[in-house]
Amino acid sequence: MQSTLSALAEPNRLHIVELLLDGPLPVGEIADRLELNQPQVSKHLRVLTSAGLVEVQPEANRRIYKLQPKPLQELDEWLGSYRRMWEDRFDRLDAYLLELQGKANHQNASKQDPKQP
Amino acid sequence: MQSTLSALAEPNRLHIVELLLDGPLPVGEIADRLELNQPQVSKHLRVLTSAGLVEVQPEANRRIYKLQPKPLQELDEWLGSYRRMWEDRFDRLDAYLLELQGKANHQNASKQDPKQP
DNA sequence: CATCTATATGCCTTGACAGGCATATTCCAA
DNA sequence: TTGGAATATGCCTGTCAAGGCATATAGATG
Repeated sequence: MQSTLSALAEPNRLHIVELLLDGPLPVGEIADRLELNQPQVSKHLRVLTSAGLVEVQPEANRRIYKLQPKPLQELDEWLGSYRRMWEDRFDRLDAYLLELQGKANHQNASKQDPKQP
Repeated sequence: MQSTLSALAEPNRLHIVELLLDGPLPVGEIADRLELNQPQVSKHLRVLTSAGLVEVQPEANRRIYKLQPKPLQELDEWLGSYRRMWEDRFDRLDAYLLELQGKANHQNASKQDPKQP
């Protein structure tokens, strides 16, 4: 989860992942399409590998990398577990004020855009 | 998207976001619960703010931060647009070989675990 | 105004990381 | 075996970001 996010935080790595969504590719192809130097691609692929995001498959001379669904699925599930919250809306300021203090001093904090007035 | 990932890549910031999923909180509370120094929390919140992940709402002396659903939704959609792919499976090595070369020299690259032989 | 609280900012240091480049390694072919 | 293609690794450098700390700022209150 954390490692997944760190891995994807790097722009070029995100590009690599997006590229691999279309199917497995060897290192050279990736470097070619993204206009990166081969060594950097190898390094990025190492990070992605230790994050479990890709898997290598030797094919003769080349090493073909393919995406690994698990980490993306987990990220998806993480988001999914809170999906309903933002569909609802979680800017319930009152909730905090009530929960934190219990006092009744939360004087109408609805400066938001109330969808249903 | 990219900024969302970078923002969440930092462990403490991810914690802050997870914390705010339960509702808005003032800076001090966040620092308190996560056992972080207040200045660092303010800095993290600034990053989260410029990533659009949180929004501040001044309440008297304090500044209450609340989550902003949009970036998380976008991340969710990004994953969602590929969700079916990993449900299917995208380790179609043949696809690459055919697509890239068109040549007939892809000699039975199925070293994978063929689910349906 | 004096002061206290809550928060933001600035400065500094340190560590991590990405890119560039040379080189090692692996595999294939002749 | 020699050579060449594909890839990984090691070294170096520069940059950037995070933490620690002191301090500035804003609002409340007496």
